[in-house]
Amino acid sequence: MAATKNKNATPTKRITPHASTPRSESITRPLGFSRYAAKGFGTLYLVHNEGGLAFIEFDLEPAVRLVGRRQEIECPAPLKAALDRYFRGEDERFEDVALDISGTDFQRRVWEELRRIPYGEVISYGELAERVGAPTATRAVGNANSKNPVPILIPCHRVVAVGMRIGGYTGGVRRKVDLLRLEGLQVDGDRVRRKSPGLFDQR
DNA sequence: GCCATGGCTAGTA
DNA sequence: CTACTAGCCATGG
Repeated sequence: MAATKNKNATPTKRITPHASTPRSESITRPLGFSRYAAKGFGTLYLVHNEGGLAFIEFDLEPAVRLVGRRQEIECPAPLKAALDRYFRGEDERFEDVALDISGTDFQRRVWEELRRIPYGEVISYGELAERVGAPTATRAVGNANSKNPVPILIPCHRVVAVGMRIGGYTGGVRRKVDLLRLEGLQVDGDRVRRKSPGLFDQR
């Protein structure tokens, strides 16, 4: 982009170029990072701030960018215990884990709503859009999901495309499938099946 | 049923 | 304004 050639006769002070997305949750000081060996899912990389957990990454590559020069620390015991319960297949909601995440208002609304989806259940992107009060924003909702800084704790894997198709996942669809199976759902091909309430599921 | 394509949509960098 | 999306719907083969 060539420099704009405004020979500034009037020193116009620009007020916030395009800062229409205030981050209301501020990131606090870095604490360090930790590794968590998740049974069946490899190593999770956790990034901790003073305010709480800031990021989770499945893969080393993206984690390296976030970890930077942080020192490795022990995963806080309560978080480790909660993850242990989750990967054991228990209904763990991570309600007592402090998060230090930031996002736009829209993203935070979406993430809040994600946490209300019960363990072992799925909803569609369309349904999620309705729940955040933006029924036609299905695609934007998927976009916000993709920016979820703490997968698993904020269960974006519980959102599927229309017709129970598996949809996307930043950590790879394979992991989304595995997470849903861990929670007791069945997945054949790219179709997810809700837990059948009775012996013979209708529908 | 499957797959591809195009229009539409809303949020973000 | 442009160019991206983890979407959805209708259409056509």
